[in-house]
Amino acid sequence: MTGVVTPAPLERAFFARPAEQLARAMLGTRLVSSVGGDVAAGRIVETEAYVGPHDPASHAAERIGRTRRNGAMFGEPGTAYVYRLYGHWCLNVVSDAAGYPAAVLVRAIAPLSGFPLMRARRWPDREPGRDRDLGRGPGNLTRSLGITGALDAHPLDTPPLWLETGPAPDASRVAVAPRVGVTRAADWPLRFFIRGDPHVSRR
DNA sequence: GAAACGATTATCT
DNA sequence: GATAATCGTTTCA
Repeated sequence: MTGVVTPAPLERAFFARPAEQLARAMLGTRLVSSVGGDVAAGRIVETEAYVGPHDPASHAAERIGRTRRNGAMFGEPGTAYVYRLYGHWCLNVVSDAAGYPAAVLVRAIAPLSGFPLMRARRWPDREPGRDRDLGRGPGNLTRSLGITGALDAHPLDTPPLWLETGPAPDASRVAVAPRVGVTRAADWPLRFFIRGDPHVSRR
């Protein structure tokens, strides 16, 4: 039996490394939510790294420093940084070391379980759309999983939101590209995604 | 207090 | 592809 990975919670040491490395390592892992009591989960297929104070695109860039919003980025690796953007929630996983602001933005997941629940959260006021759109984009996946600012600074080895091991993508399938939507450091290649996966966001 | 600013998304053409 | 809607945080007066 090869290729089968029994899901297990990711340990804190997994997150204690530079964001650029963590962003790549998080591809293929499982993001599980039990928000509201029922479980929904997806496989991470797209991430972006915000690597530290020297990263001008980071919310914790040197010129900004620590603020009310970005405080969670200075916390322990393996905790969540959740913030609001254009009316949507975005989920980051804090990386590196406590006190050093760096994080990985989860941009897309491939839904694995809890489909009815995710559809209901994603399209509460209309007929459900395509399942491929449940986890496509940072604002969409948080909506489908019920992730809100209440989970800011939440440790990601504990309900109602945690990460588990999952099958790593073949190295030849991992693509690297500039980050989406950033205006500063627009050419830094810190976006990682599984090439060809239909759940990866566009631009 | 007021205004500008996004690590976005949906809905057009 | 272009544009409107989105809303808390941040910044400035």
